[in-house]
Amino acid sequence: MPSHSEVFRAYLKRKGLKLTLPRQQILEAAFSVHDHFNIEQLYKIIREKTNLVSLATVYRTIPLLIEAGLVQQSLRSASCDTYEHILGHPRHIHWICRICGAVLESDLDDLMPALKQDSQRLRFCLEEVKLNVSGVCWKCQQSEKESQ
Amino acid sequence: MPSHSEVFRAYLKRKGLKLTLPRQQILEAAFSVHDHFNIEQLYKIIREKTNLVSLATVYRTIPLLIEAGLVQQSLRSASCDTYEHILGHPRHIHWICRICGAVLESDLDDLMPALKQDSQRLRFCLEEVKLNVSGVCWKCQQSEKESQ
DNA sequence: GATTAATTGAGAACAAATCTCAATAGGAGT
DNA sequence: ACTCCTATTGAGATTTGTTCTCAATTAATC
Repeated sequence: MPSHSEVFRAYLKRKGLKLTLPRQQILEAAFSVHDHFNIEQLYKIIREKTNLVSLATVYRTIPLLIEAGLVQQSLRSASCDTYEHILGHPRHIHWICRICGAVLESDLDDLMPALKQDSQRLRFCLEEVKLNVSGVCWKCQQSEKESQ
Repeated sequence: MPSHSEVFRAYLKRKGLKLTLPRQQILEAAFSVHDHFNIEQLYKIIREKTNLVSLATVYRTIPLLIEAGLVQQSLRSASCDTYEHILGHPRHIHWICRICGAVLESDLDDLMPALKQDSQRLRFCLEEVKLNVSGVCWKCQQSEKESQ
């Protein structure tokens, strides 16, 4: 399996774009976080190591990482977009607790057969599935019961 | 089945909130559109009929409609949130064409058994499912073929 | 090393959403 | 119907996330 930097390098080459230091640093930062992140958080992480990358460049680079298949736009939170890296992670379902905001994940595999059937019926070329379930997580169900 | 204004009235009463003219007009506008809409569009629709409602009030009222179960946050488009009303519409899957932006819809029913199982395993109280599939619609697949 | 075009940083600009606060209007009780 | 209390409103200022601008820089190619 090619590493994320190899994938990125190949993508840039294919597009005639340059592999710059800021882009490398943004990529590394994105893969150093094993969780959802937003631009501001990513910017902070980069800042802690070097101060060579501007916020504008982070914003400019994220779409490249998405195009390269390295990062995907993820949950929509209240005020800003969040992302997560993909390579090696199978696509999944997000279970978002509306009380504490916790995010659980589960596999998408069980649903794919039914989805594939639908896509054939609609003659729709399925590329990406984003499935978010909201509700209440176990912990919050417990504390709700206690407080009553 | 209770009408949307009855549902809203009951919700407001339960919460000790007031049923004001602006709120009624916003509700009516939301149910006059049979499609996705964003705040700006809703505001325009209201403006065409009366000029009694301010943009700030539209922003303030949408969360109430969501809490009341009358409206749900829907697709995330590039630049701003969109919503759609729910009452009478079964929950569905959105198939979003990344080329022309068309949105097809299909039923969620086939997927629910598998989802319910997952939710039990995770002990997660499932309240709402939002499933967006992106890819390419039939029309755009055709025009892609032609242009090659 | 020279050339060329892509890329960058810094701050300005923009747009969506939220906040502020004085004026207004539901609606519960009389 | 009238009063009182509190929620609500409008209008514009403010905040926040994102994009744009442009001169200076840098990666890649020869």
